[in-house]
This record gives sequence, structure tokens and C-alpha cells, in this order.
Amino acid sequence: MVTIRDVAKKSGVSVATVSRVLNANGYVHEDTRKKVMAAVDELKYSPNEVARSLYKKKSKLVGLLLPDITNPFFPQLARGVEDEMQKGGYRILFGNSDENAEKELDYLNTFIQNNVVGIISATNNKAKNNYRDLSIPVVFLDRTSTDYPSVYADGKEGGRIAAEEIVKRGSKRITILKGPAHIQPAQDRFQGALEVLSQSNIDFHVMSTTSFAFEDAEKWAKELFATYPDTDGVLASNDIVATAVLHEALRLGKSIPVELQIIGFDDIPQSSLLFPSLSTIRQPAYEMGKEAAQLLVKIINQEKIHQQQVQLPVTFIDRNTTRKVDTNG
Amino acid sequence: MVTIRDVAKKSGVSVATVSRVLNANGYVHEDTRKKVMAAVDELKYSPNEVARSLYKKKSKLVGLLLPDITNPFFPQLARGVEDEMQKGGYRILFGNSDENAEKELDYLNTFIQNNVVGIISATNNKAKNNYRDLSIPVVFLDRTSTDYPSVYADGKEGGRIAAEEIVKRGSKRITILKGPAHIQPAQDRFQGALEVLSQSNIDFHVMSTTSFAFEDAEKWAKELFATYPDTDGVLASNDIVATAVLHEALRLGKSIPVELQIIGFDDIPQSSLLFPSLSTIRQPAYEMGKEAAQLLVKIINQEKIHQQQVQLPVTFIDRNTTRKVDTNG
DNA sequence: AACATATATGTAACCGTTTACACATTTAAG
DNA sequence: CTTAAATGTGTAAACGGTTACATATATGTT
Repeated sequence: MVTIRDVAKKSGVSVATVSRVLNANGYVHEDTRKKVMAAVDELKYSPNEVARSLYKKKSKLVGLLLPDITNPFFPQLARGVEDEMQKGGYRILFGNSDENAEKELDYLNTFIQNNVVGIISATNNKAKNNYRDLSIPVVFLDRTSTDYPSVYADGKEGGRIAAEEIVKRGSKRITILKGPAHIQPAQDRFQGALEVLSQSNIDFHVMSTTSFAFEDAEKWAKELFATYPDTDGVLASNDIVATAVLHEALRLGKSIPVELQIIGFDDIPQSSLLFPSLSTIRQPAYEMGKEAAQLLVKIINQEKIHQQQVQLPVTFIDRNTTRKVDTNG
Repeated sequence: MVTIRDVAKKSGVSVATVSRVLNANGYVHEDTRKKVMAAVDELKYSPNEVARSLYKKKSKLVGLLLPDITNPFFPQLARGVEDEMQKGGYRILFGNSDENAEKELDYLNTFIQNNVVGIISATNNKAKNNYRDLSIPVVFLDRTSTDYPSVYADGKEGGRIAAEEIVKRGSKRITILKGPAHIQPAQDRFQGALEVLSQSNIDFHVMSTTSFAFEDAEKWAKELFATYPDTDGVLASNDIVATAVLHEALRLGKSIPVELQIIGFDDIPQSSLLFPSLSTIRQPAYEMGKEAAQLLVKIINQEKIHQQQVQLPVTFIDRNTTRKVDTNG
């Protein structure tokens, strides 16, 4: 390993001067600068970030904690975070929490032990006090919070829109699939939908689900049609569940969207490739990741923050699991 | 921040003793150990990994470089790697390369600068010499290599199986969608399929594609049916492309699998949720990630390695875009 | 010419660990 | 009872950077 001392020796100056050249601070003569840079090139020197981090008590690392990268919604988020952080010269220390408090704490610990400059967390754990006495800035992602900086999509509005759109398109016996209780965004969606439907004169059922896993989703789907066979509209808790519902409905020979309309949530990439392609409420996942990263970088740089909470808009994506709206009605 | 010095002071011993307690090496009296542990608990001390890493010249960090986490095949790999590394107490420094040599080099640099103990790379870049003079162990994942440790699925065999299965099921005018030239595994699949089809007396076409992106995939699909409208069997370069083909075929009103059979590659999670669900060649992505992590950990620990190259088997997943095989014929 | 200021560079302390080495005390062995 | 080995602990030097401080020279100002 070539160190700053080797560079100093080769260029005939002190380590302090080399450091000044590398960090472009303090006075250093142009000739000296060139000599040093020549030595740097020749020796292929690149500074040890660990030593830097130790002295400065700050690394160029950012902790990213997601529930599960295997859930198709999160790669987009992760990519948004990464792309933005990359620009600022930050790198990502990554972990999956599985919404498990112990794992989460474990990762927060590693983050701290590795001197990360900031943390982006998308977990929905109740154990918020894990974050309470952190001296490192945290931004929550895909999770509402009034006391922490956070970036999220307007889930409640999404729920409202979904309900309005499915009603507008003529569903009369709607089933809302309510997502896991501990996932705040899922509850927001549900509340939004509930608000609209309860103020309408439409029949509806609520069915509670406890996970977003593929395998479970197929079970809920079967159960849904067994319990409420005359349902003609489903508001799914997310696109995975919606896909399972679609799958099951087609298996049962239902004609979509004629007999049954389905609206998902998230707009994961593969939703557009289903057949029929899935109508859904789009969350701008990539942008959410970017926004979170930008917000965190601002906080790290102690810039003035206008909005601690960034709420991004959701949009209805009108594909083929919903009927065309009757413009005469 | 509470340091080892604070613990030493509180427990009335030297830092060396505290260090010995924490690392359970060297002699330390049981009473002393207890005193120290009490102080550790009381002060909620947890060692600074950066300082440790600086002295030891080794961190507990592993670099993971993937082409693009947004491609649904990679989250599984990543998760396999993470779960296994987690067990060994290692954490993940993560990056997307976009198969871009500059980004790749950039990440390798950060990995080194941060004293990672090892690297897992799933990029297919030609710039192999980036890895040539690395003093850190590297395991390649989803990428064949004779001169480096690597973990991959048997792509060629997968290609063969796909071709055999589609022929066995009666397709007569087959189109092979050949994946991007620089992606080695894609070429292996293609070679396998080509081998079988060229030895058969079945008509087939080859169509070259240059990416695995969702948006592009739909273009290839349209082009495929415009160019070869009488195709009755498609061997897709992966499940994303297969999904696009399926989508387009349904849009054109083709009956699947009666008029057209499709076999994908990878078995990404959503393939089973398509309608009709996608027949495909399964790569055990999660296991591949785990294997790569295990191999890397072994190398790090200087254990004896029996096999530098780990090839995992692929399997045909017989779903509904292929016909049932005629057991009488 | 005298003095202040800007420029240029080096020395050494520091960041929070680990560990080589020194030293003291106990325990074991003969 | 002597001596060697095992046990227990502390001091200080690393690890590879950054920076406060000291010092020296160059430049500018009156």
C-alpha cells in the first residue's frame, strides 16, 4: 500500500504539503503542486479513506436501510438514492431490515461504528427510539414522520384517487385489500380509500392482509374470491397483491375489466407488462430516492431546509384493468 | 462519542486491557473482565470500526458491485450475498455499475480506499484488468471466469434445455432472442440453444438484442412479430424480454401456448404471476448470491478451496407458456 | 527602510483502536 | 526452595491521514 509518506518522500516535501495539495487547501506553490501530483501519478497513490475518516470523524459513507430489496418497489428507491449520492461523492452502506427491530438496530450500529455521515431508512418499525438519540442525520423514506426529515408519497390521496376512479368507472361491490398494519403507507392508502367509499353509497368490504410477499398474495387472492365472489372492483394494497388478484381472477375465468376492475398501488416496473396491464396508483419511487438523498446531503452540509417533510404526488395510471370512463356520465 | 479510553478510565484499567476484554485475546483476569464489561454496558460503548480498520488494514466490509439493482434478477443475488455476509459479521458496500467501465473502476477504488476485505462483482465488463492487480480477493458472480473464483449458473445447459423443451413440445418455427453481446451469460444461453437447434431439423431465426431494459424489450417484441409473424416458439434471452414478447403476442391476439410457446430465462419472482404464467429456465439467484458470499468468506479466511469455480444447475420451470408434452410421442 | 501581510513549508499532535514489549505476580515443577 | 512457565496488566508505538502551530521567505505599503 502506498501512503502519503511515500508520496512526500518521492516529491521531496513533507506529508503536510502533500495533504494540502490533495485537499486543495492552505498555501502551496504551483511548482510544488506539480511535483507532488507527478509523484501521486507515478506511485498511483490514492488516499486511504479510513484514515481520513478516523481523523475527521466523518466518512463519505451513507447508510441505507430498506425493508427488503427483493420487494420490487425498493430497487427503484435504492437506485434513486445511489445515483444522487454518487454525484455528491458519497457511497452506500446497505442493509435489509426485514422490518425486524433487532436487525434494524444492528445495522444502525454498524452505520455508526463506520462513521457514516447520514442514514436513509425506509423501515416501518415501531422502534423509532432507535433513532431518537442518534447524533447522525437521518432521513426517512417511504414513511411519514412529523419529527424527522422524511420523503414519502401522498398515500392517503392515492387511496382517495383509487377509490374515486374505480367508482367513476362503475364498480358497485368493491373490496379493499388493507395492507399490513405496521406499514404506515399501507394504512394511509387504506384510509384514503375508506374515506371516499364510506361517503359514497357503494357497497364495500375490507379484507386485511398481513404481508406483501408473493406467496401470501396468492392466498389472499383466493380467499377474496371465495369470500366475496360477487366483488366487481378491487383496491389492492400494492401491485404485488393486485397482480395476484388479477392472476386468480383470470384463472377463475373472470373477464377483466368488464366483470372486475382492479387498481394496484406503486406502479412497479412489471405492472405495465402484465396482461391485461395493471391500472395503478403510481408512486415516483426513483424520484423519492433522489429526493431523500438530496435532503440528506443538504442536512449534512448544514444548508437551510425549507421543508423537513417532502411529500411527492401520486398519479393514477389508467391501464387495462379498469374500464374507460364514461364521458357522457 | 465514547471511546475505549472512557471505558478504561471508568473501569480503572488501561486501554490495552479493555481491548483484550473486547477481543477476547491475551490474558485477562475474570474480575477485571467483569469490571470492564460493566463499564462497557454502562457507557453503552461500542468500538469504532474505523480505528480498528485503520490499524488492522482490514475492515468488516465487503464490496458488492452489480450491473443494476433495478433489473429484477439482481435483488435476489444481492439478498443472497447480504444474508450470508451478515452471518459472518460482514457488511455490504454497494454499487451499481451500469456495465460502465468508468463507474466500475470508480467503485473498485472506493472499495479499496475503504479497506474492504473482499469484493463480489457481477459486472460483465471487458475491463478485467481492473481486477488484475487487486490485492483484495474477488469473487465473480453470474459471470464465468477461469482465472478468478466465480459463481454462476450453467447458462449453456440452460440454453440447451430450453431448446429441447420447446422442440419436444412441438414448435416448428422458432426465434431465438440473443441477448447483449457483452453479457457473457446471455451468450452462453444462446450458444446452448443454438447447439440444439442447429443439430435438429427445425427452422429457426436469431434476433439480436442489445439490452435487458423493460422499455427496449417491448420494441424487440414488436419487431419480432413484424419480422417473423409465423414464429410459433420464442426462446427469450431472459424473463423480462419473455414478458414483453408474451405481452405483445397477447395484444396481437395470439393464443398461448397453442399458437405460440415462450420460454424465458432466470425465473424472476414475477414470472409466476404473469397470465399465462411464464415457462422459464430457472437460475437459483438467491443461492448463487449465498454461494458467492460463502466462497469469498472462505478465501478471506484462507481456507482451502476445492473449487474455484462454482457452477450451479439450472432447471426448466414448466408453466403455462409452453404446452404439456405429449407423453405418447 | 520598516513593518505588516501574504505565501510556502515543515513538525508534531491527534483521531480510536490494536499489539509488541516490558514488567510484576502467581502457579507449577523439580 | 528455587526456577521456569503461566497469568495479568500497563506503556507506548503503530495504522495513514489532517491540521494547529511555528517558522521562513516574499511581497506590499507607508
